[in-house]
Amino acid sequence: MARGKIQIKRIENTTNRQVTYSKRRNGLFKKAEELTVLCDAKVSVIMISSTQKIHEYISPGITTKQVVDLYQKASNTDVWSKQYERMQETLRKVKEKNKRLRTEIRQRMGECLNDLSFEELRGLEQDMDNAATAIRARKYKAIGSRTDTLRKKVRNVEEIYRKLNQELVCPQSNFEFAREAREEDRHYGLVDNSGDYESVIALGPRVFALHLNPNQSANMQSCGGSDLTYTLMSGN
Amino acid sequence: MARGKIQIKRIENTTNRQVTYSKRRNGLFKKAEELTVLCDAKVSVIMISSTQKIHEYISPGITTKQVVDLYQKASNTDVWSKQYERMQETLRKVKEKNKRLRTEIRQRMGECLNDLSFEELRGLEQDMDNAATAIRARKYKAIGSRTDTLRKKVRNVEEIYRKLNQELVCPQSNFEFAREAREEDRHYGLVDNSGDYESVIALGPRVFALHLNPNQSANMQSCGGSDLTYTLMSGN
DNA sequence: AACTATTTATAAGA
DNA sequence: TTCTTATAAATAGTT
Repeated sequence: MARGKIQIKRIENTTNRQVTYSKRRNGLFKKAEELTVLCDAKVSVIMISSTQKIHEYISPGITTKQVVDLYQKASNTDVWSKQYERMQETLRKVKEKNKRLRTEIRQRMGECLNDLSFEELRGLEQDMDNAATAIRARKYKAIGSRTDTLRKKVRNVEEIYRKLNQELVCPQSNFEFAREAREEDRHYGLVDNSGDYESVIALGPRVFALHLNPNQSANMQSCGGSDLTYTLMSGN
Repeated sequence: MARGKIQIKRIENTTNRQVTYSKRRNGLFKKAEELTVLCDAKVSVIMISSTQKIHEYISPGITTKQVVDLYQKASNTDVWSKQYERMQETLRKVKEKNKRLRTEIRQRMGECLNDLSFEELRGLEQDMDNAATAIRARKYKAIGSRTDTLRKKVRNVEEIYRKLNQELVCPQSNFEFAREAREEDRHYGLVDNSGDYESVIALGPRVFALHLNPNQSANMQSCGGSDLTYTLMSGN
């Protein structure tokens, strides 16, 4: 536009093209800025040169994201907002499913039963009974292994007591005993709560009263077999 | 830039501002197009006027989405992908919660109990018992209202039978009866399954055996009070 | 990057 | 809005 008119077509000379790009880019950004100020508009310009460099102008007081979001909202032919919407829809559905699952759990806890039909109630009751049976069985198994462990602990403590007693009578008893005992303790998880030794031993050499879960008995009124307080007699 | 120099500051006159916006917008788009052609560049211009109208220029051979994607990739200080990521994180969390809820339901159905501690099993069993109690109570209430309805149906059918019988003996019986009966039928939902009339009446005028849910008895082995077969004697 | 002849954009008016 | 036109601004080619 100066020193001679030019054709608006690709500039083949690379250097020339890059110089023109630089000059006109500045010109465009200046125009964008003027438009912003004069007309109280918001302008976003993003430019990618033939060498893949990216330059940007954005009006003060707004972000490119905001401009593009607004642009998207305005133009519905947009793959992108579609994807965004799809994602929001997915989120909505998953949340909805979540809500239904919570309701189901509440129903399985005996709440919110009013909306259920007689048949649904019957199925639920059936589920409860089956589940209770399974849970009870599993609980007994748990009691079993816990009892076994405790029995072993008891036996171990008894052994300790026996050896201590023996040592009291004949002090030349071998000192290997100490290491063995510690190892067994570790095995049964006794090392950290050594208070157990004392409380158990305090009852005497042959009787060990182990009260499982002292706060349990209060909530066990329903099905026989749950309300258990164990008193273990040492097996030896 | 013509007929007098102007200050680059907001044009206060609205009309003037809009005219200038329109002119300069075209100028900017023209410059963008020239830059695109001359320099083999890609340009995206998005413009929001002070009246919130949106205008756009995009170089041929590319989409605004692509330009913005490239822009984003280039600028790591990107609020947008952050937002996207946050949304994906939310989705992930909700799905995770969903999974946990499903597990809880399975546990409440007596499955997947192996990971539970003894205490958890005890709590679960307690829940089962409480829930079963609540469900059972609700079921009985449902049975109650169902029974009431059936009792009323029975009484209605009985009445029909009685009147038919009476009519058989003295045919001059008033024909108001038919309308009344139809109305009562509608009230108790009898109109659609008129088969009931026959099966019930076939048993005779005073005894009505109503077997609720014939496939129920099979799955009722656990808690007394569930395995019920009702034989209703007509109340009249 | 600076210069400048010339083209282009556009402010104001119609 | 569009056209006109005087003039400001942009810039192609040169240094």
